[in-house]
Amino acid sequence: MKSTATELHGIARDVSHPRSCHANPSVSCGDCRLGELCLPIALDASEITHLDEIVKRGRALNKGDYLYREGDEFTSIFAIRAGSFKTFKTTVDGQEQVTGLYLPGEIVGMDGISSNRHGSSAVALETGSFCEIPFHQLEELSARIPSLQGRFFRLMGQEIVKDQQMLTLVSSNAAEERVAALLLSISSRNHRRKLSSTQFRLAMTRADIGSYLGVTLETVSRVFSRLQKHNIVKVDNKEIEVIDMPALKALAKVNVAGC
Amino acid sequence: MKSTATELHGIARDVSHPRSCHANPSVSCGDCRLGELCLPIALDASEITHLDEIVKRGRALNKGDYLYREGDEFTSIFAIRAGSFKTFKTTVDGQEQVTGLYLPGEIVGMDGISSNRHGSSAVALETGSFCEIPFHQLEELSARIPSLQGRFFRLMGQEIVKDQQMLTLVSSNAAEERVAALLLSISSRNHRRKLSSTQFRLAMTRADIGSYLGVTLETVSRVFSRLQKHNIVKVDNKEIEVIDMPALKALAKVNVAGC
DNA sequence: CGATAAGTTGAACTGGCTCAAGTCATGTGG
DNA sequence: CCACATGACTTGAGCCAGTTCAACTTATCG
Repeated sequence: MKSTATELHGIARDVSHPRSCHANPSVSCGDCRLGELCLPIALDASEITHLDEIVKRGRALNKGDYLYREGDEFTSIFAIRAGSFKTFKTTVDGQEQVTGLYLPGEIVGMDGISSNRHGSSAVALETGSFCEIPFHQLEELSARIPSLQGRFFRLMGQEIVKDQQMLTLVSSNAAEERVAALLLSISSRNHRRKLSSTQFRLAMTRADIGSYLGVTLETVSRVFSRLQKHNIVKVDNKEIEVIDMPALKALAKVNVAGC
Repeated sequence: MKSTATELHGIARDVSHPRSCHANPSVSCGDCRLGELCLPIALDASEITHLDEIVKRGRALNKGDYLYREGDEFTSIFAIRAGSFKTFKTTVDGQEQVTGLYLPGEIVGMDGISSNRHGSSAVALETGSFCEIPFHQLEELSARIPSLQGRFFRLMGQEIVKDQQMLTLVSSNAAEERVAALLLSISSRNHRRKLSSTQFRLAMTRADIGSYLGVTLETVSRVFSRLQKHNIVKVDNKEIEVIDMPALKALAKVNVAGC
């Protein structure tokens, strides 16, 4: 099995069908343990082989490295394999406006599909890796594999739902609720990928979080302090630990269920 | 030509190839004058015929009629033929949160694709009509007609871009900028469908606008009054007339280009 | 025509912003 | 490997855009 050769710190959870670490650049879609979150869901083995043939496994990225920049020609979408990424636009007055946070197994870059240009930039928030999927080839393959077409329609639909939830959050809730909802969102997304839903590292800066949530960085900081004082979360710089999940959910009000 | 029989107030702009009024329920996709905005773009005549076969032309709707309700099973997407529609979610505390405004030629209901349930409700803001496109059949047809698949990918991508623009607007701009951006958005969308870009009726109530933009209805009202006082727009209840387009664009700051 | 919903305007209040002054973390060069 | 510089974060104080509450006018529709 080729994937074991360059394996760094993979966890072979099942010897009969080893699934390698998401940081391993040579792992194929069929063996990637993010498969059940990523594009391959609902595909059978032979279909995954076809998908595998068009996926380009990208090199490792460092904090600050770009996946693409606003205005770049759109050619591919990207599946996050490891690390986290933010997307942002630069406003007319030169400010960064954060538009998304992407975790392993999620797909970035769909904002370029309609216009053939990326509408935002995507940058690594920490060391990470990704798979590049040339969109044109994905379209061709989708036309031949109905379940892949369906999967991609659903993936785009999910992005729409996620954006609308974010819009609802930002246009109707107070600062505390927004922060609580963000933490819950990350918590449930981590849960889906079998990571801790109560302890995680939020790689965004306070300024990023503020921009994303439509508040200032000072307000983010104050909210974190307040949540900590009330024993709802423990905040140590970027390390977050949720202490009182029910209280956090009550604060957020919204249902941040799946996504 | 069947479409002339029940024509109500259609404008036959070209006798050799009459394109009927969008309010006419019996018009086929090939003859609909919204064709160049709607799903059929990029399809040839025979492909449009196939599309036509799955499209169900809905009855006329009155103000307040629902296209679908939040939580309903998702089976179709809807193309707006005439009138305008809003989408909204009901929050835990029973408030309506407006998530979208849809004009003729635009597609509503894509938020149900990922989960098979509509994530919001869609309601007519005035008398209108629509085409219903069963999603399952659209998927099947898309797998057979690559250009339709491509068109639908792009349409969904557009919805993603639109939602992200809205998010950016609401999370970073002042009340005045948000209202200005909304007016510009409607203006440019009207322009695309060959309607006046300076005079139009905004069918939403002040409360709807406020909810959509994340401000109170009083603030919306005050902003309208202020814009009127500065001779940027003329506001007569729901009738809006843009007097000073450059000033409005300067106020909005953002580029609301196509959408 | 009268009832009810929609819209306007005013006045007081407040959550989050701005500005400011500091502490703490991170990483680079000597 | 430490020192120091730079960026990230925290906390405080005052201020203001937008909210809330309220009273009123104007539309809409059975």
